[in-house]
Amino acid sequence: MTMERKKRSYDQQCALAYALDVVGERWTLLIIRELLHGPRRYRELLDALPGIGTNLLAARLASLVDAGVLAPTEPRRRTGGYMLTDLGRSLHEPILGLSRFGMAHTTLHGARPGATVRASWAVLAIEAMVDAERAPEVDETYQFEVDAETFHVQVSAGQVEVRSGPAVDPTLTVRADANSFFRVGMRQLDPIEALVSGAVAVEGVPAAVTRCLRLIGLMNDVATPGRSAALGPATA
Amino acid sequence: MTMERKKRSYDQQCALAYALDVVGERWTLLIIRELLHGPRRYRELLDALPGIGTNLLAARLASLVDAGVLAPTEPRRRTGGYMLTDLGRSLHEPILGLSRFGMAHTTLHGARPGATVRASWAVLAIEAMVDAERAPEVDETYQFEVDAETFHVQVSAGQVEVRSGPAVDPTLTVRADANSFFRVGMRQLDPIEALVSGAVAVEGVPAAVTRCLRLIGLMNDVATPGRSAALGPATA
DNA sequence: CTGCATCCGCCTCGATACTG
DNA sequence: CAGTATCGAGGCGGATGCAG
Repeated sequence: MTMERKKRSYDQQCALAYALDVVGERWTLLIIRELLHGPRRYRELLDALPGIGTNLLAARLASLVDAGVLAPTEPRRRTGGYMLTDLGRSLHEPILGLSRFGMAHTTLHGARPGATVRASWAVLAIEAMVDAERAPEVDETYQFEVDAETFHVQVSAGQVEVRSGPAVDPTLTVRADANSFFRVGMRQLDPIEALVSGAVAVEGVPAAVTRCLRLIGLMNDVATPGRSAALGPATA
Repeated sequence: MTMERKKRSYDQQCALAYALDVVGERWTLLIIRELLHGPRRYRELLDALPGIGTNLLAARLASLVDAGVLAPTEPRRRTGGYMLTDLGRSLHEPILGLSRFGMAHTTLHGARPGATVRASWAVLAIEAMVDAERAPEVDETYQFEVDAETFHVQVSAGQVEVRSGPAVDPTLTVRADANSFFRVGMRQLDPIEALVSGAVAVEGVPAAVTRCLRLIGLMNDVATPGRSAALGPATA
């Protein structure tokens, strides 16, 4: 028999309150983040969320399955795990929006020094940074290799798509360790400096670098000779 | 002297985790929701958030001011309260996205029966429902009067804006009590039925009703004569 | 009266141990 | 591997106190 579990609720007839009743508790949105780019097993989720505790993960998963946000993949498979439902995938955009806020906040204030870094976060970061409005006219693909993680951004007819895995024929390949990658994203490491110091390596069509930087918002404008917005003294 | 307060953190170099470190705790996003449409006093926030507890509200406000999400308005004014900063306003879109998720979830599952209803939530609901892609060709304004709250949606050259307060010359005026309004929004009360029963009253240009319903996603398509998408048996 | 701080009971959370 | 059981610590909710 299903135990009668009382859930804490805001008890407001408000769409946001209803959403937070489902995904507002601690760890919940991070679990969904892990599932955004494919199904994951219980153990993988535990490893990706240091500090969550096994009971809490189990409780969250059960609650989210119950809410229709995610579902077990093939109950009888031993390879089974959890995947997002259509409803769960509708959280993709709000998560990207929150990520943009997180980046903006971290740009203003500092980043936590001892925080654990995972290359798989980089996909989300790029998704959040990409502004389709600034997509270049030309169709091209930028591949990123952050630690062992590989993904790419494909621009095609003004449409921008971010996918995990390698690209077929990337215009550009960007290699970086996860730490440097995030420091560039948080505007705490200038992309040009990162290139010079070797923390970030780029390979491919040189002219595409500017277009890529513009697409992900790291270059404010088409660089006018003599004054680049990306160049400047380190912010105190 | 400011007491040394330890904040619980996810400790991940991830934009989403950083965001949730700031706005992920209980009540925080609801506080920001209250401030989305103008500054509010401490007492107003307390009244708008039943169950929060005075100490927690004070702690959240201090934490958010510290994070640069909101700021006190005119410290020396007795009318002073709290308002969003630019950084705080950047949470508008993610909040709308979460609201859309909340509406979708509540559409599938039930709504909480005894939940408190406030007309001011209606503005957010309309904002979340509006899809600028479906804006009509004509420029017109739809005014909503939900309980004592009045706001309007203005369509101008394909741009859609939701503002509080009355419109100058609304094409349409929709009147409803808050409960019926939300039941329609959550797809638990058919808009046509609501009109017939009198729970929702409409006044103005009749042809604008269809365009308004399409704009806020309550009518799937341009109604073809003889078969309206909004008409149908109650979903079991 | 508003804007908080303090105290207390309870529930959630985090960590470990344990089971199929 | 995939959870369940247990327990201490801390965040939360409610009542009350207090200063401006």
